[in-house]
Amino acid sequence: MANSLERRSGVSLWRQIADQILQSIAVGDFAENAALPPEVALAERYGVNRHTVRSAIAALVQDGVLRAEQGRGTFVLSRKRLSYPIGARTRFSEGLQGQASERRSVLLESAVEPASRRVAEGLGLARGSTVIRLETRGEADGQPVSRATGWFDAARFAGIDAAMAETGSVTASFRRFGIGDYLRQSTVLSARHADAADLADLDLQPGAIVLVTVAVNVTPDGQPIQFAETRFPAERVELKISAL
Amino acid sequence: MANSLERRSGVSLWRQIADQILQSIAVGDFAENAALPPEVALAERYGVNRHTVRSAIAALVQDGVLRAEQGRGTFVLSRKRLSYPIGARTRFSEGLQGQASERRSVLLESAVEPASRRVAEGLGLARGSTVIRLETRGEADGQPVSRATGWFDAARFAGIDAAMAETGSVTASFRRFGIGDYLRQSTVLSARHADAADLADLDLQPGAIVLVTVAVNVTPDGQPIQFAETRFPAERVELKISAL
DNA sequence: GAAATTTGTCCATTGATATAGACAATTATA
DNA sequence: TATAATTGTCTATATCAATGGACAAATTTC
Repeated sequence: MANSLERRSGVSLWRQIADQILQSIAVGDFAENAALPPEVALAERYGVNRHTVRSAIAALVQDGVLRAEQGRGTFVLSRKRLSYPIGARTRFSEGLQGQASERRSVLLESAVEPASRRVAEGLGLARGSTVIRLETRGEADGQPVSRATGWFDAARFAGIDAAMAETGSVTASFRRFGIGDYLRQSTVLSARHADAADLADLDLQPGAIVLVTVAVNVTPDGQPIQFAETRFPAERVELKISAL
Repeated sequence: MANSLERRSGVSLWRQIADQILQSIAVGDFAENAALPPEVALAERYGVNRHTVRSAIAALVQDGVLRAEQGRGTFVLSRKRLSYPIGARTRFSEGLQGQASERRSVLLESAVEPASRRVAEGLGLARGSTVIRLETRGEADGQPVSRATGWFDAARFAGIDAAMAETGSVTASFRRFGIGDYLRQSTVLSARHADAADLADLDLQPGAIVLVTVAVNVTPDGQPIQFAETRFPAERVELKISAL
């Protein structure tokens, strides 16, 4: 199971090693609060120079995942990844219950704009219809765990931006428009490297991976009410697809 | 929407640009069969030297995504990503119907071994029970699109390796053991950089990203019968979480 | 207190990455 | 046919990434 590395790949060895250490922590190979194997041992395991391992560790220390103590060793700080549920009734705040003591959704920005083709199709609107775009960030225990862009039909949901700003909850905002329940119709999932915006929004180190979901929420009778793209930091979040 | 880049990130600029070009193709910003913007324009857009863009393009040409023609331009070859459905009745071959003319599942390796803690928990077996492990690769139109490791209770499914080798289908193999229908109980999703094994198995370029699902299949009355980890190349596959 | 273990800091060298500029080769266009 | 646009190749230089070695500093162990 000792995953090997790829040279001249465009991804530096120290970053690949940092990724593998993160993976080992997530899987449980490196236990929380325990010491990592010493640098020389890791260097041998990965078949690289000790300095290269040190670069990987330095990045993870910078990232708050590890703590190095001279003479003693290097220790695992990080908690496990959050498991974010995806199902018919996916809601941000409920999903993380029990996994994080404090969680909230912050409205970063809102705008009114014409719908792109993609958004119009998702919401079942005519191309060029006016939509409201909301940019939000989800946080759990003060750490960003999601970054969403949501679109709503401006004709039907005028003022939803204010409602979101006030309540901080999509569910609560929908309630003001007479929508007591809604369902997730579809979710399409992909993954890519974080771009500069992701890095800033999610407080990630360069080179990180983000999970991307594109989803449509509908009323119980099937009317699309929200089209959303959400980015999750793969190192902090996994998605649990629950029975729908 | 011009995503910027991160320097000294451990991920080289040419690879970040290659990723973004792939993304642009997938999203439809760069249409199929159309010419990419010229190298100088791309260099300006990304704020890098023309040679850096050329490195990115060279990698994608090598990868069969682009074709460069001197004097004419650089053209998009690649088809869209496959959309792989995940739902209660996820089956490999059915899911890709209509998206690929030829699809199959190849048995790479099988083994009988004691269950790890993770596998035993997933299958509801005692720690150390004997399980059969099957390593398979899914292919669509000759290109690898998935790489799965599946575990089965050896006591109940003795000989399933032979059945898989013969039929090439999990569904057909289950039928031989009297299981006409089965459901997906849970799916946990994450993403990471491809390791050396992924690169070889999925025919990827170093630095690629893989989507990872960990799933449990159960009989209609809820008995776990299969525990599986599947890796998908994120550049070729997206996962569509479907309603049931 | 001495020895062993482990992280931290130097120096030097090599190869990959990125920038810069110039010009050749090929194709499309006026 | 000349000109422009575009990809291909070459040289040179600076920085990052990775290796190798030596030794210092802090901690634990004997």
